[in-house]
Amino acid sequence: MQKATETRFELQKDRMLKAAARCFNEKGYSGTSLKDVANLLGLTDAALYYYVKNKEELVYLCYIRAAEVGRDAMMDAMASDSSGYDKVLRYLGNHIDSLVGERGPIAIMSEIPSLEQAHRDEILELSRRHSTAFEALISEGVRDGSIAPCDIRMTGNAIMGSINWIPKWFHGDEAAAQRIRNEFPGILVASLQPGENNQSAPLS
Amino acid sequence: MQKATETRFELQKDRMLKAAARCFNEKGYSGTSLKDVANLLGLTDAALYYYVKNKEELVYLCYIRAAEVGRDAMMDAMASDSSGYDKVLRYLGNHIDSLVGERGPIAIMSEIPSLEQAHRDEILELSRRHSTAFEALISEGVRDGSIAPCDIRMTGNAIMGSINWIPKWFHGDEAAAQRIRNEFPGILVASLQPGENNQSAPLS
DNA sequence: CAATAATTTTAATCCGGATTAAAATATAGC
DNA sequence: GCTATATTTTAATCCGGATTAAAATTATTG
Repeated sequence: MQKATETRFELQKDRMLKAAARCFNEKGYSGTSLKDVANLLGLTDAALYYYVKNKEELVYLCYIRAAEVGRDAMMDAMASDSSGYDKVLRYLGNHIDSLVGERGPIAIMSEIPSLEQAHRDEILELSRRHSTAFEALISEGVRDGSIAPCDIRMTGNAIMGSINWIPKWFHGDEAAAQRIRNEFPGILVASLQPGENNQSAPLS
Repeated sequence: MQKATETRFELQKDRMLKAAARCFNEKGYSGTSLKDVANLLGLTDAALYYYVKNKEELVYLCYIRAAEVGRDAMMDAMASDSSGYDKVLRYLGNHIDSLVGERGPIAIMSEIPSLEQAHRDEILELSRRHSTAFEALISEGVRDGSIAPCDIRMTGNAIMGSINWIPKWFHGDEAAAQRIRNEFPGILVASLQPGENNQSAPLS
């Protein structure tokens, strides 16, 4: 097989996707030209077309990559033999590790409409599944008593929003990465802890 | 004075900014053409130039508007005579009300790099001040004992990220708006409550 | 109603960045 | 070192959307 050749190609492509993710996170889709991405790699804009059909596909692949990171974090958490609360905590730790660690930067899914229909459908489906899986973890915690009863959809949205926003302000310095790893998971699960006054205001 | 005339102009301009904010939140800066914004208003793209110098200024004004909303929410909270914790809660309620209520949609500041230098500096400064003010509220709470000691920067980032992400998934239906208003503030302040096991893992 | 100002449209032009094709260079296997 | 293949660059072209100017329409005022 053509292992060596494919490996080299794949490695470069992966570098490209990371560079693109960084650009997209910093400048948005339209704000980044292919030249910007190419510059980070020491290449010419036209060179990128060797790896990818067009700019749209570049975004698409960034989002595929982002979805994989989320999926891996989720899989590991789901497989763990522990309470719902602990699974949530584990998932958050995993995901955050990826975001601020060597797998990063990872594109936040912020430009779905720039995808062509088929790609958009696929990415939205992946995203939907991921949200559903996360909500299932929370539900599990509520059932086993490790998480206080709550509006699961809203709680999930709140936590995921916090995570999704990280790449907006984190730009790769190791000190911040360490603080995020240490602090964020704990902060995010605080709203889940049972036996407390977490209940929100009654419907007015 | 030209009150009447200015009022009409200002009203139209405000409608335009809301339409633009909605488009930018949904499709991103580059994803939305001036035609998209104009269509929402029943106008032609060229008509927008009567209100604004160019597309960049449109984004800039959206961000100014977003900053005002944040400032108003903050001012009100700061002025209240209560604990730091209650001020934070109040600020969050105010801000969320604006986001999902009649003042919205409000552009999330997601395309800073597309601003020209002077505008970018101004918006970043406003944003910085706002973050600082928010962190000050948390600090105040820690001092008066209404908030558990925590990494203030990280906690602030976590909460603000959650809020900033709301416009990504909320698109104006009243049922969701009500749930957000009811649930979100409580969820977000959960990490602040003292007398609990909120402390994150020790430095490993 | 006439006249002036305000607002919008029509019909271009303009421009940057995406895309392409062909040429040039680098790399790997023999 | 030679040949075939992989990778990158050069040098265009192309195109959509931003922008502009002038004309048309609508509102306002006396």
